[in-house]
Amino acid sequence: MPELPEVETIRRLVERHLVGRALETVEVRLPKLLRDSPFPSLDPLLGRSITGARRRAKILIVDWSGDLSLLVHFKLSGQLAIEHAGTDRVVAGHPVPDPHGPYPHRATHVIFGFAGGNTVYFSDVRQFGWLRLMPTARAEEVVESFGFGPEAVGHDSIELHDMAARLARRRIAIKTALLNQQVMAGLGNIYVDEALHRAAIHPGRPANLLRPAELVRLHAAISWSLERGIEQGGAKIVHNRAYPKDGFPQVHGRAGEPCVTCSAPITKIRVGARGTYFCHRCQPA
DNA sequence: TGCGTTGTTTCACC
DNA sequence: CGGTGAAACAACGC
Repeated sequence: MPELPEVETIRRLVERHLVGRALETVEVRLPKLLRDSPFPSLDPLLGRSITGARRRAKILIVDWSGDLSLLVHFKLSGQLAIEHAGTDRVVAGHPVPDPHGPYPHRATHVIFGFAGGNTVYFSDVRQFGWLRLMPTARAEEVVESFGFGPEAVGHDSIELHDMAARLARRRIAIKTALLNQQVMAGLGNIYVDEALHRAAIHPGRPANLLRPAELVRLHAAISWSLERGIEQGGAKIVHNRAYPKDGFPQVHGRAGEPCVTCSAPITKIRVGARGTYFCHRCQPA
């Protein structure tokens, strides 16, 4: 579930709470999460400090002293919790395990202990996420090798004409095109639905057939939905239902609930084998 | 208990 | 080579 806004929220937490902290202990309870990691263990981080946290697409890049970088992908259900002195806790990413419940949880797979009393818990119910440790120079190459398109939001995000050009050569459903990280980077199933609803575009429309006015609306709607998500610290979807009951996300996870624009009930369909929510009145085929 | 779940990769094919 | 569409995969909850 973590898409760009959730990963960006985690990045900001790492930046705010952990930069300059030295790592004293690390426990990897589920080593398979390090699959494909150039360094097969996180022990090389012991004694080193976090120098910064970056993000590219949905990948978190944590930079450490000694020119090491830890790449983290949260996939469907990754979550990071940062606790200070066993009391104050900030949590971002997937809403399970319960941010207010006890840690470590049985889905907690990595525990970092920092000087100064910070404990960090990486949890992942589905275990689809991964961590990869490598020299920073190699991290740049690895991130590059993913071939991500421009960022979907932010100061250097994709420009309208670039987005239009990239969509013009795809005949697939606009939703499917926007989920492709090589077209643009950061959108996932939740924010795509939000952006298309905001732009009043049916998710199944062929990407190359959008009219200029629709492209303008879509470009603005993508930034809007991702910014709303970041503002809110991420989206909360539990058992296919959106929370809070009235709020953002406005369509994803709200089958049967009234459209915020026209009050017609939100419909759930499948587009490219993905659960897709939209308003049949605001987003005509 | 088999299906749904999502981000991503892989594959055959045009 | 690049776009397409389908299938596969990760593992768990319901």
